[in-house]
Amino acid sequence: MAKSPKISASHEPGGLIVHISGLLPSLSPAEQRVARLVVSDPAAAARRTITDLATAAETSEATVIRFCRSVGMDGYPQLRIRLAAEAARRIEPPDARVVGGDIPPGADLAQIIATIAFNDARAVEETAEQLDPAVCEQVVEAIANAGRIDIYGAGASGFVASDFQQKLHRIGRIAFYFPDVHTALTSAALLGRGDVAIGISHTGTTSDVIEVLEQARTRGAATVALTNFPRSPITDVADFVLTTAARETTYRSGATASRLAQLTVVDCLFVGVAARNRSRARKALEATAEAVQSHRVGANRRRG
Amino acid sequence: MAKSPKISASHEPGGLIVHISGLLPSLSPAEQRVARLVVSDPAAAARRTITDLATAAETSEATVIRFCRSVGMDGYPQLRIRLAAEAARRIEPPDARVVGGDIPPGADLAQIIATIAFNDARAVEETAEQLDPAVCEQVVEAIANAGRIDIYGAGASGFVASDFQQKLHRIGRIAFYFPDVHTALTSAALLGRGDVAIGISHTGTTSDVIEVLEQARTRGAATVALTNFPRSPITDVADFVLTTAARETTYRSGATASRLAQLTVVDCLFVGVAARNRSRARKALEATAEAVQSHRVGANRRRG
DNA sequence: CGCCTCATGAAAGTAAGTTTCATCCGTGGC
DNA sequence: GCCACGGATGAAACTTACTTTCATGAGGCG
Repeated sequence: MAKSPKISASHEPGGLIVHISGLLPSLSPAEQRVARLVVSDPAAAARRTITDLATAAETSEATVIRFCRSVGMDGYPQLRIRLAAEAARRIEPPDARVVGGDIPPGADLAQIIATIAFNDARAVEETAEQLDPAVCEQVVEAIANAGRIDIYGAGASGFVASDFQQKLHRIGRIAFYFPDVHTALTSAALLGRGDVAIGISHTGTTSDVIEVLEQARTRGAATVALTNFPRSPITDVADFVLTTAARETTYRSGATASRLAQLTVVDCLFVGVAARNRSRARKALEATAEAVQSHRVGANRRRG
Repeated sequence: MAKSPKISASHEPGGLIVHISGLLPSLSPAEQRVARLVVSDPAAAARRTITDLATAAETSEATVIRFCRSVGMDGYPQLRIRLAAEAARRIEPPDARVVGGDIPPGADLAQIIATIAFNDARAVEETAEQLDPAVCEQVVEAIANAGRIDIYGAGASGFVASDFQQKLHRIGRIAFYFPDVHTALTSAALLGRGDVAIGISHTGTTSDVIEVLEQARTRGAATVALTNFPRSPITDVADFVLTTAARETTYRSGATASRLAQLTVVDCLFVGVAARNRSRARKALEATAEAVQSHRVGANRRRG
């Protein structure tokens, strides 16, 4: 599978803002300043003239235009009306919950909970919105017909990879996950046409995962990348790119929102694969559920 | 200053389109042509340039400007963005999402994605809503002051337990997770007063986890249960009970929604603990982030 | 050390939006 | 019938906004 045209979920139907935040790291510094202004207050940006916005971002109009092109717009006017539309669509986020923001220092636990839940739920929703069903379909297709499926992920993304592996395994697909790079490389080297390799990396820059995915691609396997950043290095070695839409706050480097987003995507793929053969999948699920039954104690009951 | 309710009838309350239709009869013929175009398809009008619109209405740009002023706008750009916003707002969400329901047999992937995301997001939100901040506070307190923290979970909940362990570890807390029951039991036996044991089980019936938690309790550790069912067996051996609010659909026995809910709770606890000592936690997070830096390849960049 | 690439803003150029003003047309008074 | 009069209208001048081009300088690479 040489230089096949990459299929990526780059259409941004789910939300322009989301789309922009995803592209943010791939923009030049000056463009990033513009992007941040736009993302932080789309409605205000829509009202501004290009000169105004350029001044506010401490840059030139030219850079603003470049930014427009970078995010897929024709020019500033188009960005403007899209922004206005976007801003109108999203209902004003209630009070204390700082969207995508950090937790304020004096926050009490109730506030913390509200903020986290809001952002987490948001990440899930926005991820689903910007997910391209067509690309998912192709990935599902590939997984459903794969001889073997290898799933790679390091650190936090490793949990997701492992989760995916377990899910696929439960419905009878032959899937593997490797916590260790060397084992993963060895496995990737054994892949071939008709197999599928899935690399998960939030940042899209985890060299281990990229390396293994590249190896898999060389061997002829179909490669899938799951990342938050549509222009990150991992996308270079992937035939299919699926993106999440999580914006992490500094304080939550545990990166739960991105994890949830990833799990959601995994779940969609899983259900998609399972739906291909409902009865067989259901039977497999039931069988595995029964297997752990002996490890369960009596069901829920009322308490005295 | 009293609440002087500002009543401005000329502030097109119900919507710009409605407002324009109301004014329509009072407009001059040429302006009416413009108005009709705008009203019949606001979104399209928003996309057009003033010259374009003027031509379509068989009139001059000047008249379009006059029309803008007639309906209370400053000029054409303002009308344009207002129109875009208006158009965006009236788009009804397609809504094939079955609340808490199963995926219909004939569903296409787009539907599947919408349904899953909706339910996942819902689980997160509802979990946060029913979470008791007071209990969380106590748990956070216990974790923050614990000599040692043991986290137990089997199967799917094991991922969450492991995730929690890793999170706490990253901010310098001494936390352990054991994939194996026997090791877990051994560890629990070594717990004592001032230590914390956390058991995670979606169903609340996983005997392994219950058993270990019970052991920990006997040894004097504070025990915490995280489950979806407030009256399940695991709550009998827990000093503190935290519940998730996920309703799984049959077909998704992979149980992603419950996983997401659990992760959200874990995240709340984590942030709560981290917030107790912001600077130290932040420093620890930065240190751990740096540690994996060498495993990242060059940042995102622009593509040709 | 020199070459190259890329990011950037100044300035020139183009298009969009706005104003001005002459014209047109219907109305009503003389 | 003829002539003000006033509103409606579009051509054109004008202004502002947007876009392109290009020179510069920083940073990376051989």
